[in-house]
Amino acid sequence: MTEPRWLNADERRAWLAQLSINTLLPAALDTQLHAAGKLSLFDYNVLAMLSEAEGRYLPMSELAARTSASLSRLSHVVTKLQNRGWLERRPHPGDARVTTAHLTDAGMATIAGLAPGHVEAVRSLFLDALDPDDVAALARIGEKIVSRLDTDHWILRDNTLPPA
Amino acid sequence: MTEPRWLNADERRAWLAQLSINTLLPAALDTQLHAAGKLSLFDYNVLAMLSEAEGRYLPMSELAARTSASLSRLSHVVTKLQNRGWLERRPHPGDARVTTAHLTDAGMATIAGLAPGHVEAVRSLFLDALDPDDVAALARIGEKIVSRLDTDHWILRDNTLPPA
DNA sequence: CGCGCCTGGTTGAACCCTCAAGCTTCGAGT
DNA sequence: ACTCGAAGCTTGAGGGTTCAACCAGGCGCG
Repeated sequence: MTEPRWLNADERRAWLAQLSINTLLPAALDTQLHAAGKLSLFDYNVLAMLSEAEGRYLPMSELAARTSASLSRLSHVVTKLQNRGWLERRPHPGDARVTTAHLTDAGMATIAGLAPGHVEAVRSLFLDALDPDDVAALARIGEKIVSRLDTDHWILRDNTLPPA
Repeated sequence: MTEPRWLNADERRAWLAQLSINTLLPAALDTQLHAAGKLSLFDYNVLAMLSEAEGRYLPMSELAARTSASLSRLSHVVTKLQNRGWLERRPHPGDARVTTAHLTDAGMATIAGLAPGHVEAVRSLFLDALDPDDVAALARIGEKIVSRLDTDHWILRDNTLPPA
């Protein structure tokens, strides 16, 4: 049983900052979104991912991957958003196990209305703290961390076609 | 009403990575801590902050600040941890409005037992993804973001004495 | 001193997430 | 065709978080 390696000064600073950001940033964005439209940051992201998808629909599993959520969590949330008329569930024609979530026109209108305020909040709470070099460094470092947390995370997918 | 400035490529990468880290990292650490001792990352941090405090106690408000939590959230959690015998509430002698949370010996033993595994998890999920320059950059950038989210955040306090 | 406001903290209800269990369908193997 | 295991998804219960309301003690000020 070896002695654990405790954190050095930089490691501790980086870790404590990450912990604080993790608590404060979603809380602030949740507050803004809740005031603007009674939805959470996670709800918003579900709608946003669908709005950017081809045909404005995605299988539940793919939507779960793109929001870093469990299928269970997503299922509950989709039910809620469905009750508000912002999306629908449909069976997938090719595979009867698959359910797809479709953004409705009302859902599209909702997110289109919310987006400017949300982007403004992301800027003012997060990006405006940084100069362009910081943003580039953070993108690079952030993706390293993501790849350690989930090797196959969707944001790491390259969009080139696989070799023939 | 001006057109919102949408995110450029680096901004989008940085933001999406931050979002994913925000979801995946606490989830992974919660899993490890829950397996090791049926507590959450937040519970752990409450105990950790107390264990590092002088006298192993802090006023509720100060503890809330050091865990980036609302007083309400903290109050519920302290009740839970108190029921497990890991800490106690006591009135503050100087100001009857103040409650202090004290780490018990049992609480100290708990966190001492958990710490090596937790630190190891933080390393393997987070720090080990990065080289020392990355860690230093992340510490610097992270503190910039924290200061924008909360100007008076405790991790930004300098420990030098105020001018006479 | 007495009024009002602020600070520190608690509580209960509503809401959200997690976890485990379970259902249906697909696909591989025989 | 049949079986079995895995994939995709849903559900309900239990526990955690948030929000608004509330209480009590301190502080300033006339």
